[in-house]
Amino acid sequence: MSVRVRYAPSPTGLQHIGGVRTALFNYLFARSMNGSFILRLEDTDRTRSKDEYVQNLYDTFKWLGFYWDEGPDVGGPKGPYIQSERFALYREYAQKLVDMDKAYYCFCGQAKLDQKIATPAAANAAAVADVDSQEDNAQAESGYGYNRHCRSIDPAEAQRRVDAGEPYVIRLKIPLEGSTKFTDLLLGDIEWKNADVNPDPVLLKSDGFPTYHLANVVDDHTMEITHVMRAQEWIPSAPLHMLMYQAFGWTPPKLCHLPMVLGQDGQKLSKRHGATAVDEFRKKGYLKDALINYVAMLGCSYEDGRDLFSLEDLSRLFKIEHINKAPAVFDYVKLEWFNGQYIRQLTLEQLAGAMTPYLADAGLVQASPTPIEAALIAQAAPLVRERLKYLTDAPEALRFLFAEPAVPAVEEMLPKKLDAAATVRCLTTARALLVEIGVADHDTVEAAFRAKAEELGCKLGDMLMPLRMAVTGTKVSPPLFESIHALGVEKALPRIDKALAVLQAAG
RNA sequence: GUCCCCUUCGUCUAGUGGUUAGGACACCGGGUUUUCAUCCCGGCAACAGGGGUUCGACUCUCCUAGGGGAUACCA
Repeated sequence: MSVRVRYAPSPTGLQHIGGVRTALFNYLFARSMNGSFILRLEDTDRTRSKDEYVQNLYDTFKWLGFYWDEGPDVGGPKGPYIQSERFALYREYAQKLVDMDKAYYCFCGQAKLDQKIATPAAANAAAVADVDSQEDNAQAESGYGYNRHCRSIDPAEAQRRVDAGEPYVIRLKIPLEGSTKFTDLLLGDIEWKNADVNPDPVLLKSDGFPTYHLANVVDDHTMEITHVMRAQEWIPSAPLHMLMYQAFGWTPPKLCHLPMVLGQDGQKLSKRHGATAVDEFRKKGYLKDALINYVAMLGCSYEDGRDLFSLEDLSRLFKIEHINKAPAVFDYVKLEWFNGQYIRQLTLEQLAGAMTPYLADAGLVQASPTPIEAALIAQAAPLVRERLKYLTDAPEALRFLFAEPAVPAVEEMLPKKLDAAATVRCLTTARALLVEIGVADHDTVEAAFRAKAEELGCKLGDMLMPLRMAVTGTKVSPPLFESIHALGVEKALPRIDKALAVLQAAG
């Protein structure tokens, strides 16, 4: 049987690193096994699910270059792939479980359940404060979870109350005794005492929508999913899902719980660790290949001794056995290195294209660059390819090409140990050389500058730094002659003259 | 609290009984250089602790400690 895996996000927020990691591993597994990768939208939380998040999901994966074989937008034989469009299915299956005495109606309202806070201290306080409700407190004796109050209601009686229109949920009957075992592809055998499983979780909510557990199991089965790869935070609900497969009499898919991705402080990765929404990485000038490469290597290895892998490489080399069990810390510094690597791998044309939106955002060029701007960008690409860590660094590095820099202050132009008068001599000489031989041939200009510097008794850098300040307005710039070449000598000269004027005034 | 999972340099990892424990990022030196980068060379740095098993444990096992996760009508 061919492999079928799915990424089943809930559109309740922007796609983040954790989700992409899960999607990526599923994707790579499917591709490496020549199987199918399926996208399914788990939008059963009707208060938190939003269309904009669905759009963000599509945008994100389009940017990353993932494709799915079956999904809401591309269709497929097991659709629909949006859970809200499968509404009737879940009630039907929940009902089956009730009919088989594997699940039951529960009439404990939300208010009663609100008393079960997640800490025993708070729960006890609530119980003490409200003596009247003690008998009927929906809290389990252990202090956690539902107390199975409605489990003992006679089915016929329950049916009458349902028919009478009383609000209800459907809960799974977790066996009181025994244990549930499953084999995780990564972690091996895991066994849970049924007493430790979430006591009788809700399957069908009072609004008629399924909970994650029901929808997930029903869909994975009906969509013939063969492998479920998800984050380790799901381990505690695995036995519950196994119990459901057992109740239905279905063969469960193979489970593989992926290690978590943590922030620098060792906690689950979240917004306070910095950018976590994928969209944010894009806006901050990361390349998708760098992000994919880096994320793929979090908690997994491919070929020893190699660092750079394309999506295709990863798809070919991925092996479940190479996934680590331990959680991995997300390291922005290492990701930065990957980003630099990928920027340097871009062709000049690709880099020019990639930088353009960022230059436009900075107001340096039109959103659709004019031919002149486009030519300038093309000339700029080789100047910065070795220098960018992020695409967002491009505007600052290239501003002098597109906008007139401020005339530098005197002290910014003075090389170490040189006064204003000496600097004027350097800059004047430099100007003359530029006029005389131009910058078309960088080696020739450089040789000329070198010779002249020696003649003047100063260092090459002493001649170049004032020139750099005058032309680019900054102490740090791409190689000067190339920069002036891209800018055009005729545009550089007035800048030099302004700088000279300032220096002469000071000298 | 309870249950579950995890543990090799600061970080990501290789390693599947016998290795000088390898690589990458970061960091620290040095070189190239026109500033900044890139690039090249070198260095620092780890098997959480304690019992077993074994001729021999980073590798197998147990315990402890530490970390993480879960304990919803959210996924």
